[in-house]
Amino acid sequence: MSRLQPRSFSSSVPSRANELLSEFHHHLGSGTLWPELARQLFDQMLRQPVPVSVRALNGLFAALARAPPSTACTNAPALVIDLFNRMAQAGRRQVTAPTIYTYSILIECCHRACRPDLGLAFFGRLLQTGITTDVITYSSLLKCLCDMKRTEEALGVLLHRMPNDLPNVISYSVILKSFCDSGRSHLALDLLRMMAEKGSDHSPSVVSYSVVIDGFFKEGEISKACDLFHEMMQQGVVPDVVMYTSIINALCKARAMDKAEVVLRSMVHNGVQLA
DNA sequence: TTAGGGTTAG
Repeated sequence: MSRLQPRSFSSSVPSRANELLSEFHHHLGSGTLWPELARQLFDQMLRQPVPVSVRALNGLFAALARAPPSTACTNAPALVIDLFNRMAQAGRRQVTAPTIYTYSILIECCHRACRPDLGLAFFGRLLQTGITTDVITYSSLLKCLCDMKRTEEALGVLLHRMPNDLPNVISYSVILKSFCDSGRSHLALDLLRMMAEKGSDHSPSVVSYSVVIDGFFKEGEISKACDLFHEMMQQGVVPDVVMYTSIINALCKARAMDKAEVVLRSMVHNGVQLA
């Protein structure tokens, strides 16, 4: 027998924890992952002497975070929160240690499961661990604050609490959307102006403009929306298919068919970037 | 491996 054989044999045999992980994914994919089954498989996974890699664990959580509601599992993001708590309660037993990715997925799940309060609590716990935060985790935190109608506070976090240079155009768009969703598109416009002044990484993107333009339309501020659209193009930001769809739809609803036709023709004439 | 915008039919 080759001396290499035992080694290659052992590395080719999946650990019991990995087998359970595969089973988990299988049930998720075939729509048979009832929460009780998920908890059983996960608890069994935690009891294995060889834990799964943190990357595999994050992959599992990320898949659950994205899972649409099904008969078996109506709220997969809530299940992620549950499973994370079980892992945390496993105490000193050797289990997979969470990383910034784990926390990022977890806090996003709090937002999706309509438990923004838990998102804030988990973020506090993340800070205590000493793990370095990143801009993506902050985006989910900002969403949780906005869910709780604390948009101004979220803006304060973005402007004053986030480490220097961490905020980017996506962080801002979370706040822009929240102002618009609460009927305060004028505040979103102020913020958009601030972004433009800051420049570089913070310069408004087609998404930033799209959020505020759509906000104005939804508030019935047709001319403000159109003005901003023209201003955007003067700035050299190119509209994409999402923005055209939003504008044409809004103009039609506002019975401004002539304007809608102008926008449609310019879209056809100039070509359109797919989002 | 973790994040932002729109619409659609029947």
